[in-house]
Amino acid sequence: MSVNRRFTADAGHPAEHQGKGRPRAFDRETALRKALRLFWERGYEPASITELCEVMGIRAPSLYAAFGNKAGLFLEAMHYYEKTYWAEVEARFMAEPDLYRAVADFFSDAAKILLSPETPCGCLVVLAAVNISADEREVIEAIRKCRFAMKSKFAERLRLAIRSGQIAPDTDVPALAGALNTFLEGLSLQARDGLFLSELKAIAAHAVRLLPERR
Amino acid sequence: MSVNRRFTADAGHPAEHQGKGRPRAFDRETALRKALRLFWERGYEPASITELCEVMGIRAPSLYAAFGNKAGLFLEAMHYYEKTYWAEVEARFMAEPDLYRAVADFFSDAAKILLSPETPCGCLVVLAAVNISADEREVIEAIRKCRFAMKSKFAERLRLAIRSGQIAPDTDVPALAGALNTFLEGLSLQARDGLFLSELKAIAAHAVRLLPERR
DNA sequence: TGATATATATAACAAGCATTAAAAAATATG
DNA sequence: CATATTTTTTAATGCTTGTTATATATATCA
Repeated sequence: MSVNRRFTADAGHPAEHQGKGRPRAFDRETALRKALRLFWERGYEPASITELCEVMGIRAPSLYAAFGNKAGLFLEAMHYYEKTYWAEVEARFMAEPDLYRAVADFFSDAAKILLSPETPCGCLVVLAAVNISADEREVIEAIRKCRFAMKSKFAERLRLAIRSGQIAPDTDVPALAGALNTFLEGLSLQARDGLFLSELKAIAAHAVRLLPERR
Repeated sequence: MSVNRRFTADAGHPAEHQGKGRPRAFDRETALRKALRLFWERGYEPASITELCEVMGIRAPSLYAAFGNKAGLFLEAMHYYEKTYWAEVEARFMAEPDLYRAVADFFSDAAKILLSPETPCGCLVVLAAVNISADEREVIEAIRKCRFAMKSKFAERLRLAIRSGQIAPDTDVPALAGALNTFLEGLSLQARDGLFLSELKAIAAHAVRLLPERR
């Protein structure tokens, strides 16, 4: 199943179409946001095309014409998710000069995102494809890359801290980045399990403890 | 959907049946182990009755007669899983007098279980019902209780350590237990993501860092 | 206006899902 | 041997899944 991208790359322009045929009757980005929310709540496979169509307010052929297929819709929703909910927080994490403050702030922000009252609980990238069928290769691989990218960001930030002398040069960067990533992904499961924000924040505050002692 | 338990409580006796009718043609525990393995690999919902029947070597009516329904089969498989793979490790965790050694040993053992070459990756209890449909109440609740029990064990062990003076009495036990649990559940996701055992162990070794400094 | 191009709605597709009704087979007890 | 009881097999149930063929509606371009 490969993603069909015959739609013109509108890239968020106000007048996104202006071709020859009948104009699209729905707003593509609004529909995408609705789809994102359902994928976020249910996960990739349990979110059925039928229910996606309902929340998007369109019929199946419109969905397929605009997004290719279910996998294509999900992947676009996932990129929209990343950009909308994590891009800024990650940027701040990389920019904050003090490693300990960067980690503390990042996990505090993460707890807020994972339990925002306006959105579903937990992280789409961590949770949406946990028990996905093995033949959804495209979706599996894309999500895995996304998770791997987060771990790489942790590693990059740690190497930065080594260069600035905040942690020892012989720090096991892959293992420590892996530990931070493990803790972050674990937080998504906790968020799904119905914890209060106060509880999740108290837990998230332990992330800095994973770092070596300040020197 | 409630679990039908009309089978006699055999409790592992060698001659488990000896009633009046036609004797069962398959070994119940062997079939249960096969079912467990499939639930473990695929998760609760993606493991279909059809495939369960295939790996168990029986037909659907036999499955329903012996285990009630899919939920009943899963719950029994889950209890078998806990008893078989985690009971001992948890017992050692509670028995080891030194908290730091207890946590280090537990997470080292956990890494081994989560990436054992003989079994599927990750923990059944953590992963099997992540994106489960909301109307599977019985399964959802049973699994949640199981996860909650692990967090309670962490809390209990921490209170023990307070009583023996190994950590400060004003330690935030719920938050620290939550953090350990978060890290443990995160390890299951890492195990599923294809890490090597050496990598997972290096990550798991960071769990002790979550504890307050030794006094 | 007529040709072309795109989007829409309706309805269908085959395949898979959990579960069970009915009949046949195998055992124990009277 | 006859009857009661349980398991097994076969086959079907009604429902949901992702996807698409067909026909119709609505726009632009010549």
